[in-house]
Amino acid sequence: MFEPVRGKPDFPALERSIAAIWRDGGIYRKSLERRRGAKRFVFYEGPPTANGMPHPGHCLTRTIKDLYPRYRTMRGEYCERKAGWDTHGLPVEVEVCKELGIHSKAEIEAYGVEPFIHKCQESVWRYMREWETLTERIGFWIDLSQAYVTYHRRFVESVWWALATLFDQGLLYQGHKIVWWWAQGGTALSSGEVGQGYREVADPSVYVAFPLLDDEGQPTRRSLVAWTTTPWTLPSNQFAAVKADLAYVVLREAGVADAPEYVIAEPLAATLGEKLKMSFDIVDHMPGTALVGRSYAPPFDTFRAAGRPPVAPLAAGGEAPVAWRVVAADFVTTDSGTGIVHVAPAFGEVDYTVLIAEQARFAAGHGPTLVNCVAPDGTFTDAFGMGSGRFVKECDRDITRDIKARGLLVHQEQYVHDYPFCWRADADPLIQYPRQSWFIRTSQFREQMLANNARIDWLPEHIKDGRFGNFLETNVDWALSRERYWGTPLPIWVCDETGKMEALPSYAAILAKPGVAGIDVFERAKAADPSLSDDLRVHKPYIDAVTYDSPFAKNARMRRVPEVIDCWFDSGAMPFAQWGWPHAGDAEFKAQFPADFISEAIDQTRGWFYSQLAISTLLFGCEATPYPHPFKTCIVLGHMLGEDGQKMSKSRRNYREPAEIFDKYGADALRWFFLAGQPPWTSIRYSERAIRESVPEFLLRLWNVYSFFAIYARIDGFDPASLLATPGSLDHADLACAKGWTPVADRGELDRWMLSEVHATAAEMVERLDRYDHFGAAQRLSTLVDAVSNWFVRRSRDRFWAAGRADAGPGGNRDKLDAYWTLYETLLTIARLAAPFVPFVTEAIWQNLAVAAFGASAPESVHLTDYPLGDATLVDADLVRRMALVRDVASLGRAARAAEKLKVRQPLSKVEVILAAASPTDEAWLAAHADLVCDELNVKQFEICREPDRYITRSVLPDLKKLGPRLGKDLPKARDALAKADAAALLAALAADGRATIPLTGGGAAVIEKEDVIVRTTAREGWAAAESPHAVVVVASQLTPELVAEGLVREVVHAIQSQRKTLDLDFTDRITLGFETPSAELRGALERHLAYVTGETLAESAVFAELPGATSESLDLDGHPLTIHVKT
RNA sequence: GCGCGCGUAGCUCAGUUGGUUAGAGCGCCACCCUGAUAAGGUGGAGGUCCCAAGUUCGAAUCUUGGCGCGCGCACCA
Repeated sequence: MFEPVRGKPDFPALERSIAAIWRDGGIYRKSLERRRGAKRFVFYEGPPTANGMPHPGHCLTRTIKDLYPRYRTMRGEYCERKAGWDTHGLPVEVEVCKELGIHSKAEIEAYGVEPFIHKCQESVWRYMREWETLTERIGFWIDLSQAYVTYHRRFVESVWWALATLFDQGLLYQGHKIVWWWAQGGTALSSGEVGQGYREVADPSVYVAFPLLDDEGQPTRRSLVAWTTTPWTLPSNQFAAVKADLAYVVLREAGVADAPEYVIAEPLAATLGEKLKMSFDIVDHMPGTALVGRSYAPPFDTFRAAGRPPVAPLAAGGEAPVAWRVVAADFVTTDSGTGIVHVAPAFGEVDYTVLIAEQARFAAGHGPTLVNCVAPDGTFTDAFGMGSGRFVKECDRDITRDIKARGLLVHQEQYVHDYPFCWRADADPLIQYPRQSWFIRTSQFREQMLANNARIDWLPEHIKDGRFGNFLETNVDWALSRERYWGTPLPIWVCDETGKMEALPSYAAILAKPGVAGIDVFERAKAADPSLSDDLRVHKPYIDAVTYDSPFAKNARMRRVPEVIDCWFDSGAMPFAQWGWPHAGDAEFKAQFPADFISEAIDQTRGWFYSQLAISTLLFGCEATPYPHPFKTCIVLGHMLGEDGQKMSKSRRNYREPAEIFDKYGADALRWFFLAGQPPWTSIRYSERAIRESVPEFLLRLWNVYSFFAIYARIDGFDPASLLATPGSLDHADLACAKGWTPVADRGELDRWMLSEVHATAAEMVERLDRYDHFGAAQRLSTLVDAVSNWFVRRSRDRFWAAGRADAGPGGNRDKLDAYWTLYETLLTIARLAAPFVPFVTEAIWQNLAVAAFGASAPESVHLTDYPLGDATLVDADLVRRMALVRDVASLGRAARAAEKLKVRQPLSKVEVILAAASPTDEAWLAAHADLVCDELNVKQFEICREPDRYITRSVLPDLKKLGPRLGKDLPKARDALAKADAAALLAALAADGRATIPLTGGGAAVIEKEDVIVRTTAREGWAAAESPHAVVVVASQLTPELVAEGLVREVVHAIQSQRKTLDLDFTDRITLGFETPSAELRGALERHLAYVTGETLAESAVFAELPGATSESLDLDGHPLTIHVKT
């Protein structure tokens, strides 16, 4: 028997009890066991970092990541869900630094790398409990116990294998480049990391005069005007660049003969005048080529003494000044600035290319060398005394002031632009800086990556060629190394004699080396502190101590390079590293590669989506493993916004904590909001209001139907277990074995309709979910629940309340039994259809309807059943269409009443229906449902209208879709002709011949066939009528005295029912009634219908007198005063 | 600057290969129902489908150009 169901569900409490059932029953494990050996559905978990608190965005990803594995499992596939944690990198180090109150690398070194690493490892698990709680609370089924962890030795060694493989293929190289440098953190960052840190800031923008030199090396009155937004790079100036084919002019303040002269690109001359609010005379013209080769005085003498510029021999013979010369460069534009670019090769990538090009012009070893007065920590060295020891950006103001004092500052303003800051320490601006760094040659694989990408199924589709494709197009080599501490160490050892290198793929490979030493450093640490994790063996500083004999030189040693790697490489390696492959887990890796499905938010395009694709493409190519890999389908989620539509931010407090939502509305409410509220790739506004409002339309409605069923099934003793010995999986076929089961074909129409809707919905949902369209599937499901609640249950109430036992035997009420079976099957099916979406409430329903009813012989959990595919033989499309027509007619009837202010309580004599498209079968069918329509509309008589022309006019419209292609330009004429034509005559002609000819204005004629037109029916004025595209419904608005009397009586019943409710009576409580009214009409009506009144209100008696001790209410019914006394 | 996405009712959003009267939910107003009931239903008001030009017999839908918002990219010296 079913358990009683409370009418007011407490979803959060319910969910906690369901979670306990899953936990205690090991249901997740059983759901896997059930599919062992089946086709695999491969899912990869993109590892979150557990050292930050989970937020609403994670709830969305976890909901989507849960939905599809649950669904595919119910569809019969085997889907392992291995959790993972991202544990390395700057986020962790920065967090630890904050805790220790330190910031710079020097401070970390002072604190000690060893204890620092220990702190990092502990910090990784800081919010583990919150993550685990969230995961269980939102119903995300994933195996946390087998989670991969990027700092684990097994994982690190997999990454080592990948790096060694790339190194051996020459794809991992060390290069001297200008990199984006986090000075405070002392490391370079990858383009992905840099991209995350751009922010709009106002920087100083200065126009600086570079005086041209005369033959003696003395400054002249004429200066180049260069523009920069980084004054701190001026002390390291080496060149000035112009565009060769650009026109330049020399400006002098108008009318001042001895004023300074400025060289500037002609198109920008006017702009400079405006900025300076001065008028200039143009005193000279020249092309860029004329300037090339001229020497100038740099703004600072950091690297150059005053006087004649130093010269050096050229490769081609002769000699030339080494630096502080004008050079030609293509990157010079007139978009902004002056057309003359200050070149500081140390601090800009293009600047650096100028230096390389210049070096090539000079005899080997004589060209310009890179000058740089900035230390790696971002402070000026002693070479630039003015700023020595201070952070460069802080010196901008002093440098500008100094230039101004020396008369070299032409103009100064604020320049607003985007500038990168460190993504984990957002107060630290990045600078471009020359640095030796390790790179992966990803740019060499651009075409392969694009080919791989082309095969991936991206949702939404535009990601493929849009954002992600573009990112691949502009691919640059992956700046892999980090001069940091907590990360996967770069497994490259260098010969301290020859500088030759080799990469090692595993710890075992190190141990196998001759003369290996330094292993003991970790062993000693472990002996001193046995709690030390063995995983740290492969981390700094222990791994740095490990050295071995060089194979390249006698008596030389191999020592590891100091760098660790970008943590994005770790997560990108997870497809194989999660198993420790190739050192372990060969079978697992082969079975679980590539993934069928992954999903993360859009910010992962440059993150995890890219790192996975790049690593996989480089390592596995396309021969052994055809594209796409390592993932086939990827749902890219939109960004989550706060209540105000702005980015979620802790400080702005514009979002509720997930825990708060769970406690108030429950996880299912949140899941349904995410899944059914909008397509997943739109940015979702996470508002409490929206979540709250999503509850009644689906969850509560479903619950109400379920509760309705349980209440009456208990009252009637409908017990499926007593009628069905072996429940099987409670499919339609299983239920059909029940005693007293009526085959669907023999059931009443409403039942056939309901099951038709159920099975059609199932089929549609499967089709949509197979396309990863959960939003569409959810909408379909919502429509179904609405149909059950607002039509099946509504129209079946009488059946459930009818007399007699729900029994197929003699004396039983078979129709009632059918109603129960229909609703039972419907609810069981909906529970399964909705299970991947709202796993808790569906489980609660299943636990009662299946488990409580059948005990151990039924599937233990809804998640251990098969997903309903829909039985096409039970779908009757015609019935569905016609039922929609009845609902339409009922709805129109109510609209017609409303238009005449005739409330439904007032009975009317007749309703007449005119179908837009005359169909004898539909009319017959409607006529057969006269009772239903009369009941819904409270009318006495239903009729298909015999004289439609009284109520309606018809017009004939062209079917544009059919006639458009055929008539083309003549279409408007045809439309006019049809509008003017006599509709009745035209229709008659079409009915008789199947075609008709209409004249076109301006000559000609068109032949119209029956199928080419649409007939529209419009209600005439003056009738209580309402129309839809399918029908016109007219209600008779005339009232007879008897109808009025009945209406009054129903008003009285309504009033009494309201009083019962006010008195908080149970629906079985009996009452006695007393009426007092001076209206003979009302009294007469009541007397005539007294039996009806007492029956409806469960009254044992009714008198026309005051009832002592009764609750009384006086009211006025359409001008008839009445006092009602109710006594319990 | 370049690229991607989005602009539809007061709010949040649907809108299928271009087609006749552009929809839903919430909110609002009115009404109804009441043996699921601190629920439920019906109806109504509310729209220059961001703007403009073009293609077409016909554009919310396709093209181009603007405007606005969000995001991304980075040789902005």
